[in-house]
Amino acid sequence: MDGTRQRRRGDTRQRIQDVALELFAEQGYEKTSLREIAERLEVTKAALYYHFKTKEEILVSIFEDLSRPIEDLIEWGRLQPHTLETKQEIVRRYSEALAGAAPLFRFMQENQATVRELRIGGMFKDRMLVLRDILVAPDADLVDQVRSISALFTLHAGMFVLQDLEGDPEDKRRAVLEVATDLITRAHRGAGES
Amino acid sequence: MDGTRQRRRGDTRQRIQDVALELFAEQGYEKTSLREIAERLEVTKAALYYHFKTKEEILVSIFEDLSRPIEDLIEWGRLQPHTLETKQEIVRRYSEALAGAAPLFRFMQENQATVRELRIGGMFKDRMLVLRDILVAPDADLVDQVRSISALFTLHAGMFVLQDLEGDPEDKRRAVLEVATDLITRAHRGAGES
Amino acid sequence: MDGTRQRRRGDTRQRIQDVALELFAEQGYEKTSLREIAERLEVTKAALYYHFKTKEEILVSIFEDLSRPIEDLIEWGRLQPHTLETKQEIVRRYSEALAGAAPLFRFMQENQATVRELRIGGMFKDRMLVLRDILVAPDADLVDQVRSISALFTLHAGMFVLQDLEGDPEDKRRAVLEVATDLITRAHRGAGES
Amino acid sequence: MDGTRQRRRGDTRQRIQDVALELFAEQGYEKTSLREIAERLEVTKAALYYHFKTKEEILVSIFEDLSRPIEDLIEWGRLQPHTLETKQEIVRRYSEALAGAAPLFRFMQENQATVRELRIGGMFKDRMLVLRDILVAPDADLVDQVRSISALFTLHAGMFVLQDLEGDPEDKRRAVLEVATDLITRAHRGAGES
DNA sequence: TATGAATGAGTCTTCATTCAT
DNA sequence: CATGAATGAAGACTCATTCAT
Repeated sequence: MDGTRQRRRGDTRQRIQDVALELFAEQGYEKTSLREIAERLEVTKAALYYHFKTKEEILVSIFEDLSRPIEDLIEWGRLQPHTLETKQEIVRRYSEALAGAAPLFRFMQENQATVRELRIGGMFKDRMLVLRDILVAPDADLVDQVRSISALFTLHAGMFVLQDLEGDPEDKRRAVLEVATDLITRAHRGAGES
Repeated sequence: MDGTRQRRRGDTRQRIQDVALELFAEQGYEKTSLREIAERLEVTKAALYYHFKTKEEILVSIFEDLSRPIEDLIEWGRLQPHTLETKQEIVRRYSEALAGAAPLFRFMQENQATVRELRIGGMFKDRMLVLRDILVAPDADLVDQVRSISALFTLHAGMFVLQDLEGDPEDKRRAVLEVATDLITRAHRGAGES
Repeated sequence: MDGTRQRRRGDTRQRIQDVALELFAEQGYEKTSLREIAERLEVTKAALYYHFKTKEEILVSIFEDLSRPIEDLIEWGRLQPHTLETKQEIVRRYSEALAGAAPLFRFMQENQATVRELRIGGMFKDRMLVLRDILVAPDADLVDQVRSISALFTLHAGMFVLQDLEGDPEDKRRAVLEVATDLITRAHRGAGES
Repeated sequence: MDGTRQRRRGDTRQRIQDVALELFAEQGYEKTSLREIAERLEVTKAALYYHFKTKEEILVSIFEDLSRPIEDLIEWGRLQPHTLETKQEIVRRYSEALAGAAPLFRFMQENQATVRELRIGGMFKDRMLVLRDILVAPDADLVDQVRSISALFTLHAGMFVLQDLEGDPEDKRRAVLEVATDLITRAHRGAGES
């Protein structure tokens, strides 16, 4: 009834994830301490351990919750014929999915060294490999393979580095998407040949 | 004459930089402790402090030493007319420069969150902005701007992510270069319009 | 019932302060390490950090707790008319207050260089200045000003240096008090003139 | 010929003492590192070790050099009859001697805890005891003993604490001297009796 | 008369984690 | 559903000192 503390009963787990992601994305995983997270939430460190077994677990849970749409997308993509239209559709939906969980992917992008050693490192890498295999035929020209991978990077990095640029975020996202789609399309057609 | 300890007199500073870069690139900056670096070199931690004032200073000195060619390239590029040929030349030479200091740039790529808080974060960002301004006219179509930036990412990320792919590294580098050059060329011509 | 470890639950903070003050007074602030304090208490260094944020904070907390009576005295003195009787009363009560927190003031006396750089240095100095302004009119004869200040020193130093002298401590304190009172009285009357 | 570096040949030892005393007095003994001293002199730490065996030795040598006049004074005083005139003379000359080596005695005053553990601690204390025995008869009234000791403190502390007070330093020294002389005189006459 | 290079012991401090209550 | 109190391991860094040159 007073709104702040009482009403939150039960959503502490969620609040931990929110604050943790915010800090992880801002400062990096290693530089964010549990003390800091706890302080922001005005609970004790021990409370975090009631909800999560380890620091890494907090991150894993965030990753699992927030990257579900991407997992679904990849699952879907796997079952489609690998036509150009499918690829374009995947890129389009991938772009949306990234935008929907921007802080998480900013974090993944900026903490690769850390993430690599963590459980989510493996999970993420596996997904990327599946995605790559959908987007590019393994027997394709090397240049076209690079083009496909480049499309993926463009999507990933695009959102964060473009923050510096002025302009409407949604405009920028669409520009990024266009470039990625273009790359995928050229890769599909074998532009490397021309 | 016994080669290990005696001969090394005087090159300790260099050896520190080498080992540090190796470990920083492998495990990340924060996860690499000075103890670890010292142990690998079979010296004490205090010896590191004889040669460098802080942990960060070690990194800064590596960055300064290894990224000199890139600084020179950017300096050169600034003075050229911003023609398509210049841009292509810059991309070509940038690709070479990155390959020449691969571990450093792998480190920069994979530790962005950390690097951002460090002195080299600012230095690096400034350089990238200059490079961007050379490669893309500020009044260009948004899509073409993205294309230019995408070219840069492709070069940066290309080298590391492509390690997974089988094939000759030099072949891969050339493939990456081709894609980047293609992106830059299309950006220059205003492909976004067509 | 076993008295040592169990019964102490909850008074760790106090025990830290006690041991710390003892060691600070004995060996000085810089020469007393947190390791030493922790060892005496049979806890880990980290336990100290649960109760206090820094080494300095331990000292500050001791100072605040133990010098409260003096703060109160000064506060009281400020509101009194600056008559001879007031001054004598202040000196008397000050002497008692010092005796009540002897180890702290011994520490302050013997670690002036250190204390000056610490937070309590400023606090203490401010108090002394207020006290001085109560005890001596700012327009007084220079010699009388010195007399007042000398009274203060006599009280401060008296207790520690006189430890060497044989005799009952309470007798010595009263002797010191008499000399200080004498100085204050002569300063008040303008003995410097005669 | 160029005056700074060349001419200094041979007086490095002296320069070390000067800089060391300055820093010791300013920051305290423990907080002053040999690195700091060396840097100010633009020599290496190792150079300090050419001239002095240890850090403590630097301090000892300073003490011995600068407190010679006081040692002489005490030696002289010992041989005089302990008349009032002698005592007054000693106080007068002691005041001068202190003023002549002010930084050293400021240091002694502000680093008592440190000094106590050092070699000079014992030396200094011994001298003080001799001085005390000259100034006050061991069978004197307790209050008069305090008065004598208070005179000494007044001289010691006077110079440093009075720095805050406005006014000509020489004036202040004379005021301090007057108070000290007064105390000694009253102690001699047995003012405690009256 | 110094220096360059290094060491060993120690400093304060932070961290993720635990567990009885 | 959480806290208070604590730990063990480790972190970056500083210091006085040494010694071959």
